[in-house]
Amino acid sequence: MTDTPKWRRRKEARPSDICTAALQVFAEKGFAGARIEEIARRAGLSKGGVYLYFPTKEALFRAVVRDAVAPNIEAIRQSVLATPLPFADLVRMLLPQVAAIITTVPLGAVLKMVVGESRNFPELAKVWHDDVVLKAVGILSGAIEQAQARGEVRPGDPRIHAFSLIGPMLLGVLWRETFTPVGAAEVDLPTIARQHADTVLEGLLTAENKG
Amino acid sequence: MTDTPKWRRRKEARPSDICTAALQVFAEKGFAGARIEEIARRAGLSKGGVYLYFPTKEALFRAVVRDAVAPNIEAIRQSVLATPLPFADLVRMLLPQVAAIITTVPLGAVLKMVVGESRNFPELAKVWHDDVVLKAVGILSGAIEQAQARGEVRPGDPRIHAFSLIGPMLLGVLWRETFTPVGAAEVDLPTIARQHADTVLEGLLTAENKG
Amino acid sequence: MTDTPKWRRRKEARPSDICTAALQVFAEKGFAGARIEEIARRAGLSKGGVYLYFPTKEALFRAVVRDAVAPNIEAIRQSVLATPLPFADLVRMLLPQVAAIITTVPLGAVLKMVVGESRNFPELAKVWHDDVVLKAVGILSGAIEQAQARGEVRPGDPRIHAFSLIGPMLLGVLWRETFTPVGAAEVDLPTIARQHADTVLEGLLTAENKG
Amino acid sequence: MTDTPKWRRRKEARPSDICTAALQVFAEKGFAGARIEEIARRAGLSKGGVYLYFPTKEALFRAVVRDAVAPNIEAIRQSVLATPLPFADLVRMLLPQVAAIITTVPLGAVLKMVVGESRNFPELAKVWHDDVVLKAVGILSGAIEQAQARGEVRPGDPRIHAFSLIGPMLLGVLWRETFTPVGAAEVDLPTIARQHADTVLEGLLTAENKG
DNA sequence: AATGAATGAGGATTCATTCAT
DNA sequence: CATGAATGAATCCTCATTCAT
Repeated sequence: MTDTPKWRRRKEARPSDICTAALQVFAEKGFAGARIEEIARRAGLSKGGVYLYFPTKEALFRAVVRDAVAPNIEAIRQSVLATPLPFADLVRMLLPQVAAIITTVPLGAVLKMVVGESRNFPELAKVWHDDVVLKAVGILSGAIEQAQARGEVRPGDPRIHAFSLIGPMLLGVLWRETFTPVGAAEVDLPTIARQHADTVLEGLLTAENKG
Repeated sequence: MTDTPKWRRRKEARPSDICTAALQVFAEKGFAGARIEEIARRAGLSKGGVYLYFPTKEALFRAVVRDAVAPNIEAIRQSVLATPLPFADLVRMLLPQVAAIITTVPLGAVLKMVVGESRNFPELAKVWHDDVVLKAVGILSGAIEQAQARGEVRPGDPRIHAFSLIGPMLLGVLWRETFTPVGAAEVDLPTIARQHADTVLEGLLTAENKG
Repeated sequence: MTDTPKWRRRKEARPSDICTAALQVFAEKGFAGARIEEIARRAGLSKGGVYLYFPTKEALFRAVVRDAVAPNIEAIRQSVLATPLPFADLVRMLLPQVAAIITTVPLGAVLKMVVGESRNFPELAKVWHDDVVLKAVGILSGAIEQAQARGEVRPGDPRIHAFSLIGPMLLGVLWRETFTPVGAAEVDLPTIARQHADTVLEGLLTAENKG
Repeated sequence: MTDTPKWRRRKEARPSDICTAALQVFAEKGFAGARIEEIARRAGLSKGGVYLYFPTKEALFRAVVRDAVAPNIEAIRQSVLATPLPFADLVRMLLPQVAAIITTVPLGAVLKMVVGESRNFPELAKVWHDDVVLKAVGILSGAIEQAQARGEVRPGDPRIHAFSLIGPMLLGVLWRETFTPVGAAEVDLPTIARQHADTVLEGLLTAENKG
């Protein structure tokens, strides 16, 4: 068996260890508030050690945010493969999946960072916009457009429809990141996903109350 | 003529001038990234002058965020006075009003600050949660509950229904704050408000596609 | 009657009011630690007002210290007029008088200032040395020398004899300024003066124990 | 050879190097007037380096003063071991020893600091009072009391007798610290010690002039 | 003569980054 | 590779001093 010794595996995992630690600290403190030393401590090496893998704090920040991009693009792409489904089924599958991803991956934290530091790091906002948001919205509104063409979905700007679908999920994430730690009620993302899918598909009004 | 000397008129307006400038800079740079000197310059006085009105940078930050709270609570309360309307009418009135408020007041900027610095200033997150968010959500879900009791609105957790109503507006705001400056398509909040109101009330699906 | 209105008397008394306040604050905080604003407050005028009478903080400090010199030289000169007395009587009169002066005038405070800031304000140390200390020591050792010539006082360096006379009084003052405020036992300067006069004149040893 | 790297040897000596430099600067400039940068320069490192060993300027000041306490308590205790001697011998041994200690250790400088900053750092005055002054005075007046019981020493408050013994030494120290640098005559502490011991033991008056 | 708002140089402190070991 | 002592630029904050009123 090619059995890699622990310390070697460690060495190879270092950049990723550092990124993981950095994500935590950046998410907690913001870019400027994060201390390299704390990142180093959480990653299990010395302050100087971080600089063996990342030339500057900014570079580390960029790496953290960019690294969070790639896997999520993939996740989205996966979901898109299911597109041939009826639109309702797609939504009822997609929203819980988004909830699951967000619950697993610290996507909320990254989102907070991108939003919070967008003025200081516009390129990161751009990367996220171009690689994540635009793609996600594009896929969604594409699916919506097709569904509209098939007569499944009511008319209206597909992009805004996409907002209607995604917005509440986003609100749930930010709520969890921001308000739950200071005593707000817990929010259960999967529950939100399910109920919101129903709501947005069928409408809030009861049949007898519709125009 | 009751002629007030120039510098005296200045003095009274100073705290508010400084808050306005500080809001801009904090929103652009985050708390730690903001330089007191830049706030001072934009407010039209010297570095030291800021300290005549606010004892520390933190105190200034708190003042900025808190000051953004009061007027908005009022705005929300106003909207609530219209509650006796049918739920659909309420929503079709409320969402555009939210859009209008957000477009006028730099609420997006404050929101970004509260979210971004929630770990560093939990008390601000708490104030916002207690005084703004909880109140807004409470009012909304209250109205929803009543509408459910009247049979106007479908069953389901009223708080999640509130998320369904508000989430897309929030997404619009953050989009505008974060992605539009880096080249993303403009979003028109009033348009979103209108279309989303329709969507969430009636549902995305066409009549013949509903369960 | 030349009756000066109160506010006019005030005006003329201002410099002295300020010096009195400044002495307190300088004595409490040291030169660098003293705030002009606090001196102004205690003197009953505004910060800017101090600058109508003293061009800089240093000038004020110098004034405070110099002002404390003149009257004390006088006091010493007065005591010297009694020189024709036998030495023992002189000492038994002088030490309690020193105690009285020190207890009345805040000489301890000034002394602390001169000692503490002697490196920062060498000229003040020099003024004090030349005008106060040297004179006082000169007068004392002069008297001692004469008494030695008359065979009243034992041989030995007259200046050191002067130290023997004055040192314990000084220790009493510094003790009162420094240690009493932090819980040390009170010291009673007049009592010290009396007992030390006896001691230094007659010696600590009993007759049968002397060489 | 056990060869310690240069910078490691440095590291261990640093706190003490810094304290030594700080003592000089504090003694010269007072607490507020002392510049961390100058202390650093004299200790041979950079401004920031000081903060690797002391968290604040105040902490450094406290360390400097406290560090001066411990060794002196020891010195005092040593002197006490000689107590069984006749009182006259004890004094004739003690005063020169005090002179020697003061001449060697920068005790005068520390004393100046404690006195000058006693209002700003009352706890340091307290530490000095409790650990140094009280102990020293206690030992001395204890010895005096015993000597009085043996009939060696004349009656009188033993604490004031202690002042009579020590005061002139203190005056000598302050003189040297304060006035010698501005042109005053040098004082020789050992000489003062010797002559004052004689004076205080035997009295200033000649036999035929005593009561 | 007096006020007190305003200034800005100065100094303590922090922390990203470097580099000798 | 890794460490952690050291650096020094950057920033908050203070306060002596000025000056319009």
